[in-house]
Amino acid sequence: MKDQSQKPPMTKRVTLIDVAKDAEVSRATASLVLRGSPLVSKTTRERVHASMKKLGYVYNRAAASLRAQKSHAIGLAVTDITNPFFAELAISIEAQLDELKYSVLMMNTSENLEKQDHFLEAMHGYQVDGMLLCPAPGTTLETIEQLKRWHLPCVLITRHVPDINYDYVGAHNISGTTMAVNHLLEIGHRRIAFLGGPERASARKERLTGYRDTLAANGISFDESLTITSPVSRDGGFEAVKRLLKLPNPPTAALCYNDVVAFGAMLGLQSENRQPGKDFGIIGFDNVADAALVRPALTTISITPSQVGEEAAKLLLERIAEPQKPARRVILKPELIIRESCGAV
Amino acid sequence: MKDQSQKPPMTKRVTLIDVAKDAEVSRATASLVLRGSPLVSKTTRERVHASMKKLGYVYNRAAASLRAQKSHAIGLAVTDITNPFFAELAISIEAQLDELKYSVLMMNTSENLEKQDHFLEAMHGYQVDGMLLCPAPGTTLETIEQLKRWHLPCVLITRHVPDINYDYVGAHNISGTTMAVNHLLEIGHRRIAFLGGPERASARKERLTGYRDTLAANGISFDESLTITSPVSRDGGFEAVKRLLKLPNPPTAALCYNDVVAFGAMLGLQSENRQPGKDFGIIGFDNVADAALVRPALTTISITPSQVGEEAAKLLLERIAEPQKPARRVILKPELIIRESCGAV
DNA sequence: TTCGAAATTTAGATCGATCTAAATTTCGAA
DNA sequence: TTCGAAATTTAGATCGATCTAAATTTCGAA
Repeated sequence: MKDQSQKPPMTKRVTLIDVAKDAEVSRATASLVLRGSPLVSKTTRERVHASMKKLGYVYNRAAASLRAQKSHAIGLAVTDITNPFFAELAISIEAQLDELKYSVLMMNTSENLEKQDHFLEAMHGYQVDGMLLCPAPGTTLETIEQLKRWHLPCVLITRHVPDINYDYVGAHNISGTTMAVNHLLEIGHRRIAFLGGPERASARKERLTGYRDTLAANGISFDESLTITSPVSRDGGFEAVKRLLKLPNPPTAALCYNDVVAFGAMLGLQSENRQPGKDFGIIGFDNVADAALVRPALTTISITPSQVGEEAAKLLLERIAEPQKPARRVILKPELIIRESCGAV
Repeated sequence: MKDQSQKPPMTKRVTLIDVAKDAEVSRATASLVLRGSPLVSKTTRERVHASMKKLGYVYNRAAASLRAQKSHAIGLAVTDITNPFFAELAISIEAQLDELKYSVLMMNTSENLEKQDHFLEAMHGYQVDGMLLCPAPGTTLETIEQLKRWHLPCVLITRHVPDINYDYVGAHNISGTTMAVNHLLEIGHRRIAFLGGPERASARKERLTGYRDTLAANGISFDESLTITSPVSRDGGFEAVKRLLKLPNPPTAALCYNDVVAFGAMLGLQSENRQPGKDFGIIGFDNVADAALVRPALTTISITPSQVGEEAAKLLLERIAEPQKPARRVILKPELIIRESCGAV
């Protein structure tokens, strides 16, 4: 049993100079080996690698970042890591970038603009090579201008910022909610609510547009009282659906901002002795892993998080490679996954 | 509408030298202001702050880390960010350390030793001031010795590493499962399974010990077939409970490795037309937010993630401040939260 | 006014890598 | 053997902050 309190011998950090000395080459050559340069000969490379291993050398990223003005690190800011959509997205992004030897520095902004600004500044301070950002509601042009001034490549994910042409990866939200509403109409619903989400998020606005337009296209007039906002959480959905049920003329189905809100809404219905899929139709958005597992299984609009992650990582790497390329928007086609929560089986 | 492709004016990064010049002080003084040193006079401080703001100065952490040999950053490695327990833990740790102006660099190891080693090395390379690590199963003394050689302070969370006296924050797992088994015995169960989790994780071993010992203390002989491992996921719990039901003499209740596995187990029961809380008792471990929301609500052993996070952050800061202090283990007392999934209401 | 202590500011070295531009070595063709 | 091009290696400057040790300024007491 070893004790942490034992004073370890105060060894100095092993630097590239030590490695170079041991391998009898210059510091410059050792550095080239480190970076896998094809310039050095095979024998030299092997000698240096042997010395690195022998001395227990560890790369000092701070020093390298300082000199090279880049870090081989990518910042990732999501709004809520407890939402499985973002957790799955984060894992996929990490897996992508890991293979290319990028480190991913992840942060949770809790939909908070101040935390987001603070994080962006920290990331710039760490010299990250790029950012993947799901902007908190209220993020403005000014934030984006700041990133440009810093020459910090950035790709927006799942939400964008108004009035700007900027790299973005997200779902085609309008067509998603269009499919959802059409499905609800087909199985006979006429009073359909739009439930939850933060008012200012671009994704919500788009989803709402699809909802309103499809209702209109089917001759159903828009009822303001059927559109309510909520925190993006189960609790949020839980409370929101209860408010809907208290209306004088309550809806018979709800299109939810996303799956997490939909899960909460189903629990809210059950707590009022209503059965989702029988007495009330619920559709989610995202298709997180739990959507298939929950009972009744959730009918939802699928936007595969890993696909969003893949496209976002790809686009960011392109942007890093060519900062002057015109901005690109990658819009992924969503899919309607019919399960049990609408009663359409 | 601005276009990202417009070439921005190639401005050079603003450094402390620029700030110092503008404020008509030395670089050293500007640096002291940056760090909020009480040495500088109020008027100087204000002048420097004004210049920083005017020029849009951003701190270069790479440079600072290099010189100061520390980074004011903390690494956090969890095994699975899609597990709400870890997501909640991560948020609480971030909140704690954010207030003290530490940046948290988070990573997901996916229970993978190689990824974990790679992350630890990267964190050392970033000069993080400390690590919070939930070790992947199979982590050995060697990894810990490495951290010591690097003089990298570290606190283990929720799982520890065998044969070592090292900083650790976790729950008293044995008393947790003891309470759980006692509860199941009280409401009449005699055949109780232990369901799921990775075989080598220390937390699982301890939970299993509490389970076996309590059965023994109550004169119930241990049945090997009632203890099964599984991936730590809903799917894992789903499949595992189905295996249990297929036994010639199946159990009437299961103590699950954690809440996520328990959620899966409940879904598995439902898919076999068994009602958790009526036909079969289920107890979880963790008390994540969903435990109260799911139907039937999950009876579980509560270890509040935010409390674990708080203690872990506190202990790590102590360790950073006094590297030679003897190792400390913080063991949090769990609590039995009785809800519906055991049928005891 | 003078002087010593306290308060404030600073010059120059330094952290550990990479970059640039040039030097040295190797090698094949004549 | 000689020579020029290609391959390989290197010296020295540099990134942008903080550290050390010392210099300068301020200020109150005698």
